[in-house]
Amino acid sequence: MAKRVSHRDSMCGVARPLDAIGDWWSLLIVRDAFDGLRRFGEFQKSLGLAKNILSARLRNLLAHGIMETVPAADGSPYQEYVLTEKGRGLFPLLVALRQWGEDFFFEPGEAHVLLVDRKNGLPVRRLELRAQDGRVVGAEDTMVRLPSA
Amino acid sequence: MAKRVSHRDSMCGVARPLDAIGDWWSLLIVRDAFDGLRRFGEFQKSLGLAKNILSARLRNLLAHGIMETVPAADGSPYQEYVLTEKGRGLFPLLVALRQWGEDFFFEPGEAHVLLVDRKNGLPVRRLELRAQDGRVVGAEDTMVRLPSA
DNA sequence: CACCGTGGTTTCAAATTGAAACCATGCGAG
DNA sequence: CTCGCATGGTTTCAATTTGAAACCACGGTG
Repeated sequence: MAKRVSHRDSMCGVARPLDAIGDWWSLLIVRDAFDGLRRFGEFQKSLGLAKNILSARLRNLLAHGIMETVPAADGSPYQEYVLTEKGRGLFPLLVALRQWGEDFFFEPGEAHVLLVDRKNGLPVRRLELRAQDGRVVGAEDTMVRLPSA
Repeated sequence: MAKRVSHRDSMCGVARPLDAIGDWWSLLIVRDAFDGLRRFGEFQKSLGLAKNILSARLRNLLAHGIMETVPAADGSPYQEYVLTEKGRGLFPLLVALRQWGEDFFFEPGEAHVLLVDRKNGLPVRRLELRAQDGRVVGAEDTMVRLPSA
């Protein structure tokens, strides 16, 4: 699972997280976890994937500290899978993915779920990247740089 | 490539884009494209992946309208691969991924590249999701809802 | 005790991946 | 013209991964 290494020795800041998530199934599991799913069976029913695959993905998410098992919530003798701090850190990424999907994968007028503010039910704003001075910046306004100083 | 369908008939707003990107290699290609790479050989050298795989991924990105080929920039008789509008729409996602990586995949003090403002070289801010009223909201402050009205 | 729900692991065929060899095309030099 | 070579792929084939289905374990419950 951890093989893809850019030809330059250490993996860059984008490749390293990608390697940790593993594959798209993992991200869908994380999304379901944000939606409150916790049990093996819940994930399996929601995603409709084979149990062995789900098992492997959960193992990988545990190994990378993205999820963790907690002993039980109700009395049942099973464990539950919940997001760690690191896992919850994926929220902006999921939002970015969802907003990209809204922009380019639905016909105008086609119904799709919205991410809304719990407080008042209004849709959230779009993610915007801002510079230190508050300007909204796009890809063409930025570059990557070594830490330098 | 387009097989993963959540057991409910139509793919949700997260799964559909995931399916389009295909796999992590595709996202790394897109990142390199943001960095200005355009030629088959440039991508191959940068990513160090097999040529057949790169070929397949580029085909997939073209098929999904994330990249397109343009006849040539310099005089060379080859084509170049550039991001479409849809492809450029992935910028926030890449930023989210990079920031997550910065947060959880580097030892404090470990050197890593920074995304900086071209204008003044200062690092960009963190992505923040805001509600209509401007409050910064996290996962626990939001929910998904059908379009309803 | 038999039986069921939950949460997995094992088995095995099919699909995908990836390294390496091969092919095609358009130059530029001799 | 022809040779060599750089670029941009495709083909081939072994190895890995995927995924469906069968199986297993274990704790209640009747």
